[in-house]
Amino acid sequence: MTFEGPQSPDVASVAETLRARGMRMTPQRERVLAAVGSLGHATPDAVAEAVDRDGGPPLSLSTVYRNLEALERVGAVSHTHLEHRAPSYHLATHANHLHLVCLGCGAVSELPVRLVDGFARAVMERAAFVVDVRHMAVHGWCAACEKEEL
Amino acid sequence: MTFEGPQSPDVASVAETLRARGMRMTPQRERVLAAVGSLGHATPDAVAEAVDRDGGPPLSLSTVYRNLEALERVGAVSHTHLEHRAPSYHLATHANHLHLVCLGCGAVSELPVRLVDGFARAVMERAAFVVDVRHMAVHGWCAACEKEEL
DNA sequence: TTGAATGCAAAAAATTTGCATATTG
DNA sequence: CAATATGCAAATTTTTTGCATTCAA
Repeated sequence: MTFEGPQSPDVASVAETLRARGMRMTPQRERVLAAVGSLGHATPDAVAEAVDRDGGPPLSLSTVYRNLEALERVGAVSHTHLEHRAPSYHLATHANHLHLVCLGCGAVSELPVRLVDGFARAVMERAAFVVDVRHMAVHGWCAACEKEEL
Repeated sequence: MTFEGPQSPDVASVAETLRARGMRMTPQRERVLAAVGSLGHATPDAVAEAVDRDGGPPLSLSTVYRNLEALERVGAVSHTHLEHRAPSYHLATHANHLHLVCLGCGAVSELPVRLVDGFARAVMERAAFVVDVRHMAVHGWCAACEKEEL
């Protein structure tokens, strides 16, 4: 249940990383980044909606898609699959959390990543596979929904 | 790397479960079920393709979607998110495996679920949340791709 | 200045839905 | 027979692309 609300991205350092790769920081890109930060984790269209509500001029949907991709490419954001189809993006700096998604009510809660350390180590030893925890979504049932399922 | 190839679904028992719920077993449904079994895990359109290659008459795409949903509703199959967008279905009986998806080459390998037991227990204690292991996909990097990434 | 990014509109994909008809139990 | 499933075609929804134009560095 530990949902650590919105977070602000470190715009300056992301901008720097972008430039280091020959890419640029633009107002649109910054707004997308800020939206991802304030939403915590969100699908492309949720990001688009949030951006539309941030006061600035409307942003082309394709720009949202392209920016999420660009930001992920430079490691500023990453995604997981909290929902059935669309990917959910979150700030890379917000990734020290493990996402728990209830299949009953859809609620998303978070837990400290250290809970997977042991598991990640086992996978490493057993399969020489490095788990990307940022990308990990754990589905299941929260106490309330579990009870209803009976 | 333990990929336990295709599996055959227990048609009779699935049929029975369907009937118990007022649903029916149809040739189409059986073909979809068989395709999921032989593919191991597959997206709706991969299932559709497989069904088209099984010798029988072509199957309407909407029937594939509706059947995957129906089969999941009765617990015969379940899905995870191995790919970026589309869900991947697998037989429920094939779910004692944990899916490892390499973000580099896309390869999907499997591991015995018992590797997550400890983690699942920790989540249960810590968050009163029951992890649905069948639904768990672990993304990361296989040894080969990890090396290339440097 | 110049290549990256944007906006828009059009194209593709991926799903879903309505409805008449066929089938299962 | 009655109710569930199917097939098709049309409608949605979601994501991607092409291209002329704008803008960051």
